[in-house]
Amino acid sequence: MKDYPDKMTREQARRFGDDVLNIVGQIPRGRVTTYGIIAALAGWPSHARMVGRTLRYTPGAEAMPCHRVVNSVGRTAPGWAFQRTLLEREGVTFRPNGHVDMSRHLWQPQ
DNA sequence: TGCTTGACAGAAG
DNA sequence: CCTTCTGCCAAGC
Repeated sequence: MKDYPDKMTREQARRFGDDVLNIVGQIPRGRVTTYGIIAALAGWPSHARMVGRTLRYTPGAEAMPCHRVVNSVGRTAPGWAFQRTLLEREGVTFRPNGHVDMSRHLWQPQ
């Protein structure tokens, strides 16, 4: 029972990238969302990892509030400690274990 | 063509 | 809460 889409075509991958950036741009200040949620909103639920790759390697992603994207348990991106500072600046609180307090800041569109 | 790498997710212990 | 493992899938080599 295949419950995920087939492999992306070049065109679909391009559109996926655009959608990811558009969605990231909609995350409100002081809120965060996850790679999985973004992938699902873009129409490819099983591509959470590709969302991360897009943000990491797409030129121009730095101009987006990509620091508001964390993994499903609120962990910040590996190798980017400054992300925490950026989030704290806009009021995002962290738990003792170093994860974002998701119950308080998780955002998802209607 | 086949194996390895990840800004991931979720379950198990 | 943390570690480990499995599933996932485009990219790199």
